[in-house]
Amino acid sequence: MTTLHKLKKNYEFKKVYNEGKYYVEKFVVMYIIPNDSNFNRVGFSVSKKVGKSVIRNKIKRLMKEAYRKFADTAKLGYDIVFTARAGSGSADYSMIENNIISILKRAKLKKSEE
RNA sequence: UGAGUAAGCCAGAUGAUCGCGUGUGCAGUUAUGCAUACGAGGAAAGUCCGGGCUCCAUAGGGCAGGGUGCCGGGUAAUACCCGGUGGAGGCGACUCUAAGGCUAGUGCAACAGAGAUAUACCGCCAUUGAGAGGUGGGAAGUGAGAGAUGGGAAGUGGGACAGAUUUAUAGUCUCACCUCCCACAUCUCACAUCUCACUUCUCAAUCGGUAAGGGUGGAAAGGCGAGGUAAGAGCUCACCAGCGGUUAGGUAACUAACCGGCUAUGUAAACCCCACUUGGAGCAAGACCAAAUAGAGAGACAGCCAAGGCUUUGCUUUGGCAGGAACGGCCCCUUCCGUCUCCGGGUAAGGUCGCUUGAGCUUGUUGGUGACAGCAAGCCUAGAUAGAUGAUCAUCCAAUACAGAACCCGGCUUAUAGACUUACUCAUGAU
Repeated sequence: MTTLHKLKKNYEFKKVYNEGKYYVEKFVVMYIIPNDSNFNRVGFSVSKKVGKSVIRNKIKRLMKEAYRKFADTAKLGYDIVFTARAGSGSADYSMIENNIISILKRAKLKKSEE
């Protein structure tokens, strides 16, 4: 089990947003950019359009849980930001998980795809 | 049993697997690993009040401005809470109440209405004038009628007288009665005229009276009844409301009784008055670490007075004035300071602290109607910083609402599925 490295600073987020590729699903958008390291750094962002603070916390936890389940099988060396889209407040865990899985497949981040 | 009132309580539970944050212990050079304990709310929300804490001066004075506003108490403090008073609502349990002062002054009061803080439109009344009618009196007139009285005439009867004379008749005078005529005081009736008084109606006038009635309005100088008055009116009186005073009760708000002059529109979440109260900014506060309350640098300017020093046409030090800053509406006070411009580091992209032991929680006890306070014992109960509580499965359950700590407390307000407890009220039924 690898430790989950997090994106923390505002400029790191901005760099990923401005310079990275992005993949869109119904509830989740993933921005991704390579970093020069042997581990992945992940950030999660939920805007106020999604809902009140309880809803935002819930969605962030669900996204984190879904990513965590597949972190072991992911390629390394990227900075990734997952953003919840407006309307995702009504989604449950299985919906979020399906979105994350499909995004990871499209981005060819899973080791098994190689 | 139903309907309600008030207060309080809970906010899915248990287990398994994977995962997160912090503290502690152990291991390790560090990164970290392992074990273990703890890990969102009744509102964590809104940020509406009040405080602690930090910096600005140890937070000072006055004015302005703001806040509060029945009384007493509680508290660190409050706009909160408790107890009471007045008012409003409810059959009741009980609930609501921004509830100081319009009898300090000023302002405002649309529309309607004659008039809005004093007004006379209608109405009522008085006076004056004009007109019409009625009643009564008076004056003179015309007509009719009655008629005291006076005069005259005739008739009847009585008496007296004189004369004639046979007697009688006749005569004269007088009295009574009756009839008629004339004059006329007077009275009655009718008619028309004039005049006076009273009264009714109409019209007009009065810088007239009135505020009972009408109408307008949220409000028209108390309500209602009786007396009173030209008509009316607190003009007088009884009762009621209101105001003021006295006495009694109460810490007080206020209540009760008595007395008094008689009457006062509403609005202060209008200005204002009164009483009390109030400095500002906020944990992105603030402190520390590394250049670290930023200043190493460049340029320009540096007022007046006094004293001193030196390298004495000058430079410099100290003090005062002036000026500036802290200071944020103004003035004062206090403290500090050569001034201005340019450049530049830093300015939510570093780290540590502040950061959770606190007006703390639980239990007991004492005081108090209560809010609360005192005492004793026990307990430590999130502290993150892209920001920790999630996922899956199983069982129970009728079902899970509103909702996520960010310096910390005390309140208020707002949101909230459902479940429960206690006390009380009303209605119905049974006993």
